[in-house]
Amino acid sequence: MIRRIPQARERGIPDATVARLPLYLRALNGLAERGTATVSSEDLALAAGVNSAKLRKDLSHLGSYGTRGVGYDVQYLIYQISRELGLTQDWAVAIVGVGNLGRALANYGGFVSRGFRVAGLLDADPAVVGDHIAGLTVEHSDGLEAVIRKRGVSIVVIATPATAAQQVCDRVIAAGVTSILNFAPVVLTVPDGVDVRKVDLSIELQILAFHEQRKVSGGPMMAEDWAGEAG
Amino acid sequence: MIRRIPQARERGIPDATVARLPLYLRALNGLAERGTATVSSEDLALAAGVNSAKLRKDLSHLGSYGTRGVGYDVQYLIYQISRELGLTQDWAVAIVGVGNLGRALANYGGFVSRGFRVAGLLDADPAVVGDHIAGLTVEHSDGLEAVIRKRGVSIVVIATPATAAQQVCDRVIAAGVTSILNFAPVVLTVPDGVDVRKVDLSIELQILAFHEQRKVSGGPMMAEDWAGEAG
DNA sequence: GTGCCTTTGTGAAGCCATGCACAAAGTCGA
DNA sequence: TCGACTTTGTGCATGGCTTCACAAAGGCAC
Repeated sequence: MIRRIPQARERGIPDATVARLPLYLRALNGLAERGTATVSSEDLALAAGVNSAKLRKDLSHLGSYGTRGVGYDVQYLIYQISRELGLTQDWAVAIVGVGNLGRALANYGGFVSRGFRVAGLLDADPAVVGDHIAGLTVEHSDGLEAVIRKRGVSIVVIATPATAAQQVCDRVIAAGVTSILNFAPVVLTVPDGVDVRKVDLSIELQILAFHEQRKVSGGPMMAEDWAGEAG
Repeated sequence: MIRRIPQARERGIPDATVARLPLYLRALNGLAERGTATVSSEDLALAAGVNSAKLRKDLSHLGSYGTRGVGYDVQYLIYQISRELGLTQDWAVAIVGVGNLGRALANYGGFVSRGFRVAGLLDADPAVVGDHIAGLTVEHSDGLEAVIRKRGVSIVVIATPATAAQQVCDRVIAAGVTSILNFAPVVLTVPDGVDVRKVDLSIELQILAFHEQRKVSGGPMMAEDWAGEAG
């Protein structure tokens, strides 16, 4: 019901590969800034923090953009990955929910530099409406549908409280949006064809806590102390 | 070099399962708030947005906590998952970098409610030091090591600009921290035994853009237009 | 031109995760 | 106490992802 993305494999690019392309892109941009003209899969893999064989296989899904014996042309590869990810076009993004997180996102430079343009900031709280953030004026979320339609918004970021998220989600889908990035800690229910990705800050922290617990407590003597407690 | 977490499988809990446990926990808390006493794997899976067979297999890695013919006791399962994730203890977290994102994280309720306590806010910018956020006073990052040691910080959140992240990372590791949550858009290099998880807001957006592009542009006539361009 | 050297692109193998389908196990009503 | 019903826990098969290892391919020196 969520995360049904069979489109990714239509031309044979695995989801796992797509998820890493932004990583490569970032590493390549870093190399380009330092004036590097070409890079080997080994070096690029190191910069991106992945295995070099995996990198080569990932890139091979896009085409044969490398030169044997030399490596990859940095600028050319940047262009190819950008185009594959659809970053050569301009995406209008609306952010719904202008709390702390929404503000952080509106000011986040990583969006603008990657072809994303914040085209609207919306909130249901009258106390927030009218605020000026990152060059935009916060509008009331009553006008959500109008903003989406008039400004060609195709991606919506939900940064509302959990209770409001599903309602906002339903409205933006009704307005024609099919790509949603959800920061609210709820499972959104969406129809087929709508793509939802979620970021939950506390989940990552909980995963860290799991591993941290394993480290400090050694390992044994932990699986047994539940016995006889309630079961 | 990054993400080497073999500990997860030491007692046989797959990483994929660990990553979903917080999801189940959240769904269970929702059920508990509504007064539900027991829940079947089918219903819980629905609430968590996963397949019910997967849910059962995941839970089976923790033990046999269900009752056949009935389901799972909500409160008991909450306790077991919490304990498995290490959330029954109190984790002191320090947030380094108090920009927009750092502020958002400091105010994020999802941390406190899950056994995480923000024990320190640090920033290198004198203009920010002294600010009061979420009941804490921002301290200068010169005192990073002291804060970590004195307050028993075991998890550090890096929300600094990309350029400062690796330096902060090195310092907290030197101070004994082995769990890091990184929001800066860089690949952190860490020694073995240190666990880094990263959240990159723009990566998720780029993945969305990829799928969105596929939807609108149809599909054909996109793989060929690079030919003869530079290769 | 020729041969060596570097690096890509990919076949193949192994591993992990997913999901089906069902036996085992426990509840509940009579 | 018994039988029918519900739901868990899991063996198994399938598919995708990762990694190794190497042949193919191209540059570069001479």
